[in-house]
Amino acid sequence: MNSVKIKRVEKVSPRKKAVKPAPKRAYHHGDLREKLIAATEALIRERGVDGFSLREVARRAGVSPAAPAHHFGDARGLLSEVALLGFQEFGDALAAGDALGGSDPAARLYEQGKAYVNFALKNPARFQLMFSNGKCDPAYKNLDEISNRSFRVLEKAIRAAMGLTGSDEMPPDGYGYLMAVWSCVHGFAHLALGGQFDGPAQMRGMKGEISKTILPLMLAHLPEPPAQKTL
Amino acid sequence: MNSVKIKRVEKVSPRKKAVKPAPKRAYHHGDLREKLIAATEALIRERGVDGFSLREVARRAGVSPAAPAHHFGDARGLLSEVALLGFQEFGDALAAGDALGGSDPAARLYEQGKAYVNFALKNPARFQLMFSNGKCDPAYKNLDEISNRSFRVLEKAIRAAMGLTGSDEMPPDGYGYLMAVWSCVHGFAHLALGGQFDGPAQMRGMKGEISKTILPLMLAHLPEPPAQKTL
DNA sequence: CTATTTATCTGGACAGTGTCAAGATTAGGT
DNA sequence: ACCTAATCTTGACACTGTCCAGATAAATAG
Repeated sequence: MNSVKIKRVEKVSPRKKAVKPAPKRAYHHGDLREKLIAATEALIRERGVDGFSLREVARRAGVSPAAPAHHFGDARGLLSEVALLGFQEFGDALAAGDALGGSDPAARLYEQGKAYVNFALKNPARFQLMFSNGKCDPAYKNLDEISNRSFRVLEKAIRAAMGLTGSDEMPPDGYGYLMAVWSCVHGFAHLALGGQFDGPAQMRGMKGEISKTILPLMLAHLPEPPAQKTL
Repeated sequence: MNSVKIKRVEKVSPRKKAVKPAPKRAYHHGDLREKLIAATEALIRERGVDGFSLREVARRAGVSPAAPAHHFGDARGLLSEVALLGFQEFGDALAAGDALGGSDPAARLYEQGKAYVNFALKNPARFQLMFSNGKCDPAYKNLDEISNRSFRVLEKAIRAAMGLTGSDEMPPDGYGYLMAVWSCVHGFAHLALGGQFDGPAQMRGMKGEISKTILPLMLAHLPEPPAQKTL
């Protein structure tokens, strides 16, 4: 049925036919796959994740409604691919932030947090798609692997912050702290995108200032391994 | 195929209709509104928020697809009402947690956080609906007011934690801290519901243990006004 | 260079969706 | 008892995602 051929064929335009760059729009037009992805990203940017429609995407790509099925299995397949690409950029953004932090573990986490929120605020639809339930197929191609890559960037910085070297096991407290930091950053992004911070006027001005208020507040008690065993 | 006509052969209603609790199934059956709400809650619990369908709800209530429109305007109206009721329970749960904390501000926030996450984990679909974008009409009846009620429960505890009395203005730092706490708790709930903590085995065991790890971690530096201006 | 296989894409169909307008039915107030 | 307003049905319309049989083009043989 929908056996989506996941053939790993590298047919990514090494060369192009010298002629005919334009007018023939009949049947195969070569870059449908990319065009569909671009159309999807544009569509959800305009109308939100729920405003997505396979047919509308096909329409924008100038193609029949059944065409996308040959590239991605079904609608969820297309959305999963878009999410995957999102996670790719997302992971890169986190890694770039991490690099900005230099050798100071706290700074690394700080910059990663900034990058996390910035990505979400600048790509609302994509971010919501990436962390949505049900819209993507969790078993899609290497979605799981790519999204885990982002996670590992954070994990690595946490490990550094806790003074762990290469191969020691992460202690439970470490994961607890990881979850705390992740939760806070992610929650901020999610609430901000949901317009939940638009009520009190004093909050509104703070949305762009996460770097100056929330993050330091979170990271204030970071560097030392949280082994205080409070309560 | 399965166009199962839900014919109501129950036309036994004989003569006397004096008693009100006697349910007759023809046309007006009195409690359609409540039945639609209940059906919606059950449906999204079973199939997730995206699995919602107005027609399916109508079907379950034994009523025509156009019937709900007379009670709630459209599909979003029904979902908004369900979200509103969710926020009602939610606010109560937060308030109950707050009360559990007694007179200790830190304990109040701690219990509220526990209540927040517990509500989300026990009512995943409802929680996701409440904090979804686009599924509800933000201008619905008093949705805004009710949801703000929950917010005010948190705000009050934050104020207490910062030693503010009745009518003083909340300082910007206060809102910053409120957002931090809210973000962390909310983010945890959202990530947990998204299955994001199901990767590393050491995390999985922690989902139920937020009360023992994450929350204290967040609240460790709570009581004093966060004016340290770090970094 | 021709023939055949394989990858793409179309067109039409089907079941499902939300919503609207017109009409049937009933409840309630005067 | 009438009349009005609320409630619900019926049928329609424009959508949606997905499947199927075929058309078309490109790739790969032979």
